[in-house]
Amino acid sequence: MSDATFRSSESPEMEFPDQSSFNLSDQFFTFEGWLEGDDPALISPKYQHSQSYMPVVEIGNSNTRTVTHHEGPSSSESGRERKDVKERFAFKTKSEVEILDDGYKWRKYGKKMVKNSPNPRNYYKCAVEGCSVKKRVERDREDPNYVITTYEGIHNHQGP
DNA sequence: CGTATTTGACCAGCGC
DNA sequence: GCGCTGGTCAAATACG
Repeated sequence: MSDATFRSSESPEMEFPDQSSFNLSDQFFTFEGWLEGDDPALISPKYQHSQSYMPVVEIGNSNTRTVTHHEGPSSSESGRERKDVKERFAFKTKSEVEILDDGYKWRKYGKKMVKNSPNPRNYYKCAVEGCSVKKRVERDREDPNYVITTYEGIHNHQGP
């Protein structure tokens, strides 16, 4: 996509082609393009080795909080700005299973039905004590074959 | 028996 | 001010 080459502090030479396939934890994924995000390496170290990032779609609803990247410092003059902007990283995966093993232990804490979509939305939280990383898994409204995953926050611990 | 998951209820923010 | 939507909690349950 626009930025096929994402720079990571851990893997500087990590590059993502516009389209590729790979295998991760018995799951098959297909990279389609980038959407947004900060440092993918912070989300899941396991992904660094497999180059398994495939942000594709914007999952934020129009009437919901806008899922955006980091706002520029100069944009603060507009007034409306979240002081606590948590890192969000959303991507869409073509998978039949929603429980994608990314190396971390997740504990489901909620399920909600999304309006204008028959698909439920699952809320997960990192089971590691002291780690407040949350994960949101939801199926694509029009493409049930796709699973939209949104990571929120940064892991306090290094490894899974 | 211990732990993770489930599911409804509860709460808060925003829109109207 | 009320209602809706989204997010979280927590008791009960299922499961190993």
